[in-house]
Amino acid sequence: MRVDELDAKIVRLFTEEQRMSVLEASRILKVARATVQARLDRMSASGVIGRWVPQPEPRAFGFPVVAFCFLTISQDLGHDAVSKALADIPEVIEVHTVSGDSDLMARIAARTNSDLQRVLDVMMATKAIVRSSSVIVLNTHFEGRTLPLLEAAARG
Amino acid sequence: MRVDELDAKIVRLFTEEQRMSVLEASRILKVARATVQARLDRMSASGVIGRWVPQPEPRAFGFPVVAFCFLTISQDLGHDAVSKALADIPEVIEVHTVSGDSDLMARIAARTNSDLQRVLDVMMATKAIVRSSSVIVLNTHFEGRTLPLLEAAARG
DNA sequence: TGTGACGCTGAGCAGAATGCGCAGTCTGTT
DNA sequence: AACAGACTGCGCATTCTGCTCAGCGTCACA
Repeated sequence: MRVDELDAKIVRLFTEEQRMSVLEASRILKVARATVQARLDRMSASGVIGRWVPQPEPRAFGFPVVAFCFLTISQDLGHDAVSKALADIPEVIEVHTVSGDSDLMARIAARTNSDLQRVLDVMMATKAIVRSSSVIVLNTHFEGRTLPLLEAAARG
Repeated sequence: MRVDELDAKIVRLFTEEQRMSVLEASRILKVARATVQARLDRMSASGVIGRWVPQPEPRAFGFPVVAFCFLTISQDLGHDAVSKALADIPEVIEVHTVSGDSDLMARIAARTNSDLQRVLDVMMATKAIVRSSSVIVLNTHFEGRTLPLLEAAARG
């Protein structure tokens, strides 16, 4: 979908002030309320705005450790079957099929470094994974920063 | 913060039905409206609920390509300085300092594979990065799936 | 056993926002 | 010139929110 600057301004408003109402946004942007509604509906329908939900932050409820694991899977199982098996493990936050030496990449949350070891063992116990190698996150500078990209897309 | 099952149910409700109102949630869960309000306030204040905002999805507005880049930085610059430089590039969605062979890991969005090359060139042009190696995402099975972990934490 | 802190409840009320519909206007395209 | 699409400004009934209050059960601690 093509987005314009008004779309980006609307998203920015609702991002910076989560208590924002549609009416208030229309006053700030000096457009009709129906316009803001229509833009939001359009962006939701087209998927430009995906999740607008309370995002639980693992680090805030006891899971401060994050790691990315590169997984090599059993050749007799497909990627989808493996990702379904991984989906049963709550500590697995994110799974991609990737290019390169590994087959899958998973983002893992854990309580401690040794708890991370336990989660890795649980993954290996599914018999779906042949080999894994992990990269531990030492510091997160930023994440989920998609608004600047939306604004860039709106400008050009 | 310690979360209980009611907290998890509240988050699940608002996740599954984004039009959910606090009043409606209190009716479904058969608790007082003030209780739902208090739980939401408590989870927001403690950071368990971080972002509750419209999350732009790059793939929906022209950036379907995702890659993870492992970066080696110039020794004379700190990680923070480099991440600040990267923050000026809208295609950079996420930056972590990581363990292992590389210094930083960045998540990049791009319009096409060759556009990804352009973004990598922009990153190299900052002179902050000595070397980069990329992993391209071929398929995303799921991401941002933190609710199961919250529910696991609520159970015990 | 007494006391207080804490959380949940049910209720009420004024103000605000929402969902919905409608007619008019503007703009770019065919 | 006609048309579709988007924006506007308006109104209305309904719903939700923010705020307050007193009452009640539970738990920890003195």
